[in-house]
Amino acid sequence: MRKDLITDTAIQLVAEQGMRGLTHRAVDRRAGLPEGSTSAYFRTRKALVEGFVERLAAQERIDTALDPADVVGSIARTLDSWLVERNRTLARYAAMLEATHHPELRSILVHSPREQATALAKALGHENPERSGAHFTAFLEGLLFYRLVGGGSTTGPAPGTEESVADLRDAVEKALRP
Amino acid sequence: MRKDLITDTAIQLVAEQGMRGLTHRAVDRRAGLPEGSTSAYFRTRKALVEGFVERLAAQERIDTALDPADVVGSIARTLDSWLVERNRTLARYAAMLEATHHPELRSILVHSPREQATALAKALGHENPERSGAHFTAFLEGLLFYRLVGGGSTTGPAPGTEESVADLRDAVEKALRP
DNA sequence: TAGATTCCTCTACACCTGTAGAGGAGGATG
DNA sequence: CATCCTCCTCTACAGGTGTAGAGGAATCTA
Repeated sequence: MRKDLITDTAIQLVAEQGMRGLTHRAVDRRAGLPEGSTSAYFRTRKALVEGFVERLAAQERIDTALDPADVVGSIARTLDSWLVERNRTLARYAAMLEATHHPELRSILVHSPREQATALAKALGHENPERSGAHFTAFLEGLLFYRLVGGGSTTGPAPGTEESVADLRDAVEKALRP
Repeated sequence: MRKDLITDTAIQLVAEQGMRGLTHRAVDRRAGLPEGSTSAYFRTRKALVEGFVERLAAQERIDTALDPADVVGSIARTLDSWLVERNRTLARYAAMLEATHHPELRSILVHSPREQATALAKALGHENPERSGAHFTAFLEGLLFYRLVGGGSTTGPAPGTEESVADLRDAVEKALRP
């Protein structure tokens, strides 16, 4: 479907050049479409941004399974897969920053496994599951950000390797201790 | 100094409208300067971006003291102050994302208290201070991001309040446990 | 005081961007 | 077959943007 090609290309562009690189014509060129195509599907830039954010959310909704037998391991692997899907995750950060001044985007981006985290904290016997869940979520968010764009992007183990998963597993395990 | 006025205004603009809002003329207008001023000081856009990132780094270099009698507390207070300085911190995130595709910026943005964190982990008797330090840094980064632009921006306690500092203190304390 | 230097303002211009609408190709429907 | 509708391409245009240079005002130097 042409619309998906356009939004996928938009995600790519945003990841590589930031929001500033996202223009109707840039998408056309990058996707090899005739000039005007993107503008026909998304008449305004706002629509284009919302379109690409929606696509992002749809793509992420897929991987949310969690193996109860190895909670720590499956979280670590999920995180690592997000590091591997570098562009998608970078685009998501750009979108979140954008949501700061365009609140409509926030509703699309929810994605937050907050309740999951709270439930997890409760199951593990934390005394204040609400708070522990929030902190845990924050920690995951931070781990991701740190490894992808922060200091860890130059020093950490390469995403997709066993070493990377082990490092993440270690961190997650520690964060889940009551 | 005119240059500082320009870069400060640039920081403000980036925080409020994202990188896309940062143009020579927008800075002129916002700062009440005659058209062309910003362009005279920073001939290219690249120069303007580097200028504002440098200013950002200079402003942050100030607050790095750390009271050894109350490590947790001073970290928590520092974090909270970054939440209060919302615009500056938002601009920093925008800059970090930008550094992803403009490596020159990374060297300006170092700021990383990584060594500090490692030393701290060592002092607290963590078995692998390198790794613990990195995780701790990641955790702080995440706490900040989560509270400022992530899920916690809508649900967390208001920055600048005692409640906010207490929440952060709790999180930091937990993160520092061996 | 005369000249040099620095700092600033103004203006120009090629190019990019957002947005809109006219119209064509081709399939579906009657 | 004629008609309609959908999907697509092309073109237009009013701004905005990056970048450069000419020239003036103010300050410094001798």
